Amino acid sequence: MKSSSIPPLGYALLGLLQPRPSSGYDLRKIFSSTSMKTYSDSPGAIYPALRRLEREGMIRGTIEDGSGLRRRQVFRVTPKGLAELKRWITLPITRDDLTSGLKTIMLRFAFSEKAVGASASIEILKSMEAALGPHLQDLGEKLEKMRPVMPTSGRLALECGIRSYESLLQWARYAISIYEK
Amino acid sequence: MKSSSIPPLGYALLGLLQPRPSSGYDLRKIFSSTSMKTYSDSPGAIYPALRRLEREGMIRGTIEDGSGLRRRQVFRVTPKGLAELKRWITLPITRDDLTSGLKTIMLRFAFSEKAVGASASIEILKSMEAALGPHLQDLGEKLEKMRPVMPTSGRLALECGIRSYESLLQWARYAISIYEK
DNA sequence: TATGACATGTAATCTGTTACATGATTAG
DNA sequence: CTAATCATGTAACAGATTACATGTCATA
Repeated sequence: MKSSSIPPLGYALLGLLQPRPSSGYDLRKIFSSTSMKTYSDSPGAIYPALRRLEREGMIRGTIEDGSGLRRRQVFRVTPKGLAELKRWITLPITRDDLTSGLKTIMLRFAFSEKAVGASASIEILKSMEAALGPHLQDLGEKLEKMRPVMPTSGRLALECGIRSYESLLQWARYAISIYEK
Repeated sequence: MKSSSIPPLGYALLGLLQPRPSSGYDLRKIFSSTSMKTYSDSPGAIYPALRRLEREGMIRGTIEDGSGLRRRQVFRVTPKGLAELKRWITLPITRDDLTSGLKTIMLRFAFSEKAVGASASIEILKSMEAALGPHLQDLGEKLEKMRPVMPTSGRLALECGIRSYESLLQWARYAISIYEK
């Protein structure tokens, strides 16, 4: 019981399975046809990940019987899996979440409404807003401090980061306004 | 000679070593003190990566002699390593580069000026600008198509992506104007 | 002489990638 | 009958994380 930490791909699978039980093949198609292909669309990643989730009791696969088709295993999220998905989605947003790529945060947000409810989506947005303030502050200070010693391209790269966080902040506020309407 | 593909961490190391030969310890400090910590700041990643680069002839480590200090291996980029770094930096930007996270592109850009020259930085920016146009077009169309079937949080997540690419495009244009001044 | 910072590394484990293998069903 | 598509998997390998191990130097 020491290895209960689920990798990103695992959460992506859980989140997709929660509203709509699917086969590994279905999931692969979703990954490769959307911007979620960053979470690997290769069978060598998806099928083992599904088996791990099943072993941990997060999902359960049942072989679809009858229906002329070939064996096709459909996975469903178990109560335990749903609880874990909710726990992950409702985690507060930390500074680390911001620096270690926004993909994970956006994935949590994208799943939040169906898996937990609109209140959780708003919570994520407010938590993001709260974390972004000090983070932007820091980046601004770092820019000023490094400005003299950095080459132009390095400085511009930092400015790009700052802009992207600013745009994220604006989006978060816009999204909050949508939900509160 | 089939295994010459260098992972992101390897390029990050190459790019840092190119202007300033450093030890593994120095590199670790740079990673953990800057936003580059996304490329792992753990010794279990950095030291093996350095040895791989050395084995492939991209860098060469020399033990710093004398100077009271303890053995301290300083790595330098070899001509072969510099050539590979330049090749990687000057690769054209594809749509895939945009979807698979912008970290890699920004890393290439950040290193471009010192490793190749300002003309390469401009090339990257123009290449980005060119790739962003059709990509934004596609995302906009996908948004319209999916709008009716997506939950609010899913739609907002997509809008967040679109905004971030728009902000990137604005930044790229701003950066070009800086360079051409 | 004990502590902590410097500096480098190894081992176990986990996960993802690539490439290949398998078998059933459907279309031509 | 053959090829393509559906659907599921395996095996070999590379790379990252975590946690631990080692040894040096300064200083208190």
